[in-house]
Amino acid sequence: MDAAAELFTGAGYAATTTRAIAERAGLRQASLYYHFPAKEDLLAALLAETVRPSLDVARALLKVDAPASTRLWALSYSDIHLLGGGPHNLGALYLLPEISSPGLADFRAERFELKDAYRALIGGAAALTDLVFGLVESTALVRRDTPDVDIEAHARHGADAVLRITGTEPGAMLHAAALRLLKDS
Amino acid sequence: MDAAAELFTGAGYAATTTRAIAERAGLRQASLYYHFPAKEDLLAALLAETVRPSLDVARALLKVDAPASTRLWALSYSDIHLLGGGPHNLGALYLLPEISSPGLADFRAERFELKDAYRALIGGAAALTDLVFGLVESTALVRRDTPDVDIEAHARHGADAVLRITGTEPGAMLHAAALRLLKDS
DNA sequence: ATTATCTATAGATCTATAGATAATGC
DNA sequence: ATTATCTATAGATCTATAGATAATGC
Repeated sequence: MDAAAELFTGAGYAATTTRAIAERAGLRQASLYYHFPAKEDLLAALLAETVRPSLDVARALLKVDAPASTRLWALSYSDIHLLGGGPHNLGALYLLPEISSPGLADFRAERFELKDAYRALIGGAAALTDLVFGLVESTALVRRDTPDVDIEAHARHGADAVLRITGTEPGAMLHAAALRLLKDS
Repeated sequence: MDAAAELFTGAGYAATTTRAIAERAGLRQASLYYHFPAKEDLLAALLAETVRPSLDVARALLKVDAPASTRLWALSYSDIHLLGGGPHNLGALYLLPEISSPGLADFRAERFELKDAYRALIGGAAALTDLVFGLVESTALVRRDTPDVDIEAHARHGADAVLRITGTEPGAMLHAAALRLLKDS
């Protein structure tokens, strides 16, 4: 899966051969099929592994008692870290055209649940939700342009930008409260 | 090229066969090679056709005498329209992993010139530029989620969001001035 | 002579399956 | 008996080229 993450995020799904994945994992091409019934199941597994942690944070933040703006900052900050903070620019998986494939409906459902969490914290405005969610997911584009981007700084600036879009100016108190929420859950 | 735009934006580059493009265009597969030396040149032509109009607007706005915030609103609004307003979600081309291919260096250079225009209007802040540029390019993700999105509304909200990110609250006067700039150039 | 198409195909893959093999566990 | 690998390959493409053909223009 690590090999597949590297290749799918770098070259895309269709352009990555099962042979290339197997080689990087130190296996023969056919041996992949002992672990995954088909190539698409590899992508499905990676997508699930990527969206789950985001969804866990979102569900926890929806239950906690704190101002919506603080929770929105926390969710955005956390998501940008999860999408762009690992060794593999996993956010790039969300940009793949194959995301629309029928076999990946489970992932799409989880991603929409995540988007619904944003919508709830934003207050129901669909247009703002699209912009905010787009900004968070565009992390993958930023990292594609700037592989060495400082993700911690980008996550803070990104979460600040999300709040400004929704009409709140984030201050040091809000930052501290949001980071505390994330640490406690 | 229309057939290729439809298929590349919907299914991606690698997953689209030259046969599918030709069929949709009412040709035989081999006849494509009379018009384009290779499959990649089709993508290169589409990318050039997509980024050029954005770049034309950006260059014009850099020369015009108006407040930077007004020009930034105009550029964002115009780009969102150009990326998402046509029949084919052309912005999705920018999300393709093949963008990194050596053969598409010309496109990447033009896209970076566009990004530089944003940076100039934003005042040189690299972190803000990444966020703003990401927000504009995420138009393709919005339209993938919501094919019937009202692009005019999204462009206005998107350009408003860009200004808020950079610390300016856009009002009716700024909107009017920005739209006038676009009409005059 | 040039333009724009076509048929046919070379040559190179690519995914997935069949069946063998070796190591480990009951 | 189960687990995890391997070799070999079927069957289906896919891109690009070679060379023929018909229509149009000089």
